[in-house]
Amino acid sequence: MGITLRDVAARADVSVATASRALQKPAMVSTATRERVQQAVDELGYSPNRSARTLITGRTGVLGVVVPDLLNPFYPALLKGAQERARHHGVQLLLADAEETPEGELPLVRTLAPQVDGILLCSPRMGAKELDAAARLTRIALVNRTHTYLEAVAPNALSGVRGALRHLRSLEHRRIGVVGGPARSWSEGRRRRTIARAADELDVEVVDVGHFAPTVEGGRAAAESVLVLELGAVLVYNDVMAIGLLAALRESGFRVPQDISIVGWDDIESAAVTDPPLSTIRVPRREMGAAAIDALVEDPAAHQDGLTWRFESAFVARGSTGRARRAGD
Amino acid sequence: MGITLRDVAARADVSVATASRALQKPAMVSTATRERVQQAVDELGYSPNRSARTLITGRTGVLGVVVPDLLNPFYPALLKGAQERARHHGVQLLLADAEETPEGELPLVRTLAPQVDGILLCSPRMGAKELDAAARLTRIALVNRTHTYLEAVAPNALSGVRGALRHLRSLEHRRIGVVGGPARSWSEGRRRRTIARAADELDVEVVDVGHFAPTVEGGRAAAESVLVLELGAVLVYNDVMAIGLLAALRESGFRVPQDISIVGWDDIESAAVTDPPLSTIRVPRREMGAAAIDALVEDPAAHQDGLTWRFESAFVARGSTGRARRAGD
DNA sequence: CGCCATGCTGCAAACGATTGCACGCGGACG
DNA sequence: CGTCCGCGTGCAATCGTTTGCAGCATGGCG
Repeated sequence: MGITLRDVAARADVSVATASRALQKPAMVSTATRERVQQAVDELGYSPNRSARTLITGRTGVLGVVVPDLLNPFYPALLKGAQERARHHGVQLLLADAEETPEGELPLVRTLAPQVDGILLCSPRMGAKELDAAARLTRIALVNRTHTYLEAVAPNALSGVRGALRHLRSLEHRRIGVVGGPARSWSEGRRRRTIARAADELDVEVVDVGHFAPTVEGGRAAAESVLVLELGAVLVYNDVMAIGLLAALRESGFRVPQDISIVGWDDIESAAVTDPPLSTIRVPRREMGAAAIDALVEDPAAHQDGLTWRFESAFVARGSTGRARRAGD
Repeated sequence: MGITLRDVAARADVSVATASRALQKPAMVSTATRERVQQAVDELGYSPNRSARTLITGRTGVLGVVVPDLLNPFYPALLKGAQERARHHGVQLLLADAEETPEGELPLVRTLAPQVDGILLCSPRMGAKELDAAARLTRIALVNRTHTYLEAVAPNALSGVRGALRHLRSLEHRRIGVVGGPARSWSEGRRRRTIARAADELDVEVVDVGHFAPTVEGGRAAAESVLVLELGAVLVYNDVMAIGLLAALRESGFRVPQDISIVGWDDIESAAVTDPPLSTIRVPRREMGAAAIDALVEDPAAHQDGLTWRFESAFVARGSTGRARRAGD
């Protein structure tokens, strides 16, 4: 790793300054010089020391990504999209797991901020005040969340919910249970409102099943309420919970979709391979990850308005939804 | 971000050198000075500019992690473990996805190398020559793979395989199909050998079902051969494939475990929530990720011998394995 | 033929931290 | 009381790159 610009300059018989310019601002040097420098670079296998450049320019060429929990199956696809896009932009990704502690998020941003050009906050649990603080430290983009002046990438749930409800209605369901996620979660609130709106449009009744942990266990826990309420169809906060619910219902001797129809949310990978495969509302996670990186890389001039990028979600009909046992259920 | 060591030094009324020492080598300064500097740091909210330090010391405080595919459910848990450990060591993680292209791995290492203190290569597809080249660029640790002089973290498959075969034998299975992964994969070879050895010990017959893609589709594709060979029990290269196989068998009207027993491998999260839940050989991915980071952070003096850290795998009995229809199947 | 604009190039000063070296001061010891 | 030792501190060089400024040609134009 000992080859510096000095060496290159010496070999090309120019000054360090010229060598630097030949590489950074090719237009500023003559063609002949540029070629000589380039040749020296190739021969020596020179690669610039990023820290030195960063020290001057203040840009690190690295973006941070904070996810609440790497084990949450929602994030891998998002990371994949982000990573592809980052590579495309010639930028690296610094990964951090907030370990589901909302109080931990801001400190995390604090340590990350000096080392990156911007941070992607995925479904941050932190409050508005903390977001403000974060934004003061570095450029921020949000996923699955909006905040007045910050750039954000979020799904447009309406299309998907509409599709799901329409589908259920066509199967004679009129009374649809909603299994909620954590009560205080930002997306829970949003999703509820969207469901209410779509249900209103489509004239179906929404029954609140309650709030549950966004885990397989949480889904299992919802089973009892679902049965007590004698629901024929439920829309679940996310696929992981839907999978838990599916398992619990099966264990209680209920058949899906013959007895109960289940619609999940997110379309995580395993939703397609459950038995029956899960009907769900697909959220384009990969595209969202990619868009978020674009937002961070782009000229901060557009930062002004704090654009929100909306991604259409769509209902995906699979095997977990079927005709209501009693019409109107 | 404008606060430099200079400012701190000025406020504490010491030289920059002393300020630096107060923070880096506390033993070198008097208690009074150290406290004054610390106070200045706190009041100003100073945080050191890493690039400047890196420029001098050559250490970036960042480790690279290269995974073949972020969407492969094997890796999230591994990343989680790595990330936890990295944070514990005060080190950051640079994430890179090789996008399943073996030729892409070395270039990736090349771009990563100058920016990191070491790289974690997860299940690298590259050959021995490329690994040598990589090792020349930076410190390397391997996961799921060994290479003479490199530090590596790999599962000890024997215990798990032994458990699985013993379990199957206790259910009267004597003839066990092995659904293989990609023929040229390093771990495929290893797993095959381990299976052969354990089968030998336990006196069960191993039937080769062939090689398939390590995906749900690959697992589905294996179904036909499994049926043709009239197998009563199969051990599958990984859980993802096992899930595919499970689905395909079900669709063909076969019941698991009544007709066929299936054992997966890895114990990914979704293995526990299939129907029936998948019996599998657990690989401690999180611990492996953590150990790999430890290996990279530790004093490179131990680098000499290229230690391999073995992690015990263990068979996990769930619902996909049952008594053989005909004893000896 | 002279002047000026223009295009390349080099000098040298940054950037913010770390670290070898030297200096001064005090106490301990002879 | 003199010498020496050692601790704590500051000076200044250094890491590798970028960049403002100035200098030097060269070529075009009047």
